[in-house]
Amino acid sequence: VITFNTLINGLCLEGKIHQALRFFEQLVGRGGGFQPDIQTYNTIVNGICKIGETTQALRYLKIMEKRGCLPNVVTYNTIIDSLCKHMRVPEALHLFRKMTVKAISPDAVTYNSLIGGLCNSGQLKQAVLLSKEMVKDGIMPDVVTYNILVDALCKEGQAAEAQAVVEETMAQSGVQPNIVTYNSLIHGYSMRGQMDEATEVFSIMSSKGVMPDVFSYSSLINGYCETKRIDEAKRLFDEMSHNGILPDTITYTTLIKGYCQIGSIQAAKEIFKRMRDCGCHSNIMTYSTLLDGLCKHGLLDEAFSLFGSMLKEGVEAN
RNA sequence: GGCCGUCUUCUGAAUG
Repeated sequence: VITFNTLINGLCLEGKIHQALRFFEQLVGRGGGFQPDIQTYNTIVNGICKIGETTQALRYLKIMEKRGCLPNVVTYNTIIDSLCKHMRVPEALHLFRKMTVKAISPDAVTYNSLIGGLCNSGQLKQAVLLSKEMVKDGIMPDVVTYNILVDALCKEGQAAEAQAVVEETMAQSGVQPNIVTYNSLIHGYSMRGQMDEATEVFSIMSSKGVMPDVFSYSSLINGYCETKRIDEAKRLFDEMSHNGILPDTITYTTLIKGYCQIGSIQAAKEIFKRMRDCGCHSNIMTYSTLLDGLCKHGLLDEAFSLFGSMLKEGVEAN
């Protein structure tokens, strides 16, 4: 069973959900005689959710019951999270109540998904309320819970408040911030152009033994680009490689945009070239960033020629 | 008795 689960999950991870489903049906169908276990079903349900067919995933709850494999907390969590990610929070809350009725206790993952869903639909207040409910329910908020709330505050432009949550509330609860926590703060400050504060968080994390990663650097670089301090951005870009952290597609795209914004199209093109040389793939965002830069500076011929290479590379226009 | 292999939640980039 584990072998098959691993195979099915492998297909799902590669985005080959339909292939995974076919494989699954073959195994279960006549002749297959394979008895899927709860994890097999959960993997399938997750695959279905990831292609946006959450409604079909909901049907699987019934199918599983009929086949004598009762959905567990992971099954519910998977679907609840998918509903939340597709802005169907009311339905998620409904399913949340339903699982309790079926005597399946929600866990931290359940609450975290719902809290995240509320945050993403602009209901931060409700999200905080739910995190208090969670405590009443005997489940302590974990680092993910805090990360969701911290990130939501940051995205609302309240990075300082978010940092206070980290330094006060989290500290009091004995929950250690992790790299995601720090990265959210760095991003929060960077997006407001508060680069001193962002840099401060960057040093705090290092001093606590949480080493900055490609997310940390990309956010900082983005902040410096937005504030037109391209030299600082470039310095960090060089520094990260030195520290053994490879810039990825997003990092390159960020820097390309930075150069475009200050009118250094030539430099932007050089970074784009360097990116290829380093074997880093450009995607639609990279191309549209550079295309935008070229167009805004009247270099339409070059833009069209770049567009042509993009199609040739198999990157689809949107 | 312990450990290892399969499922769910959090962070970065483009145009308008």
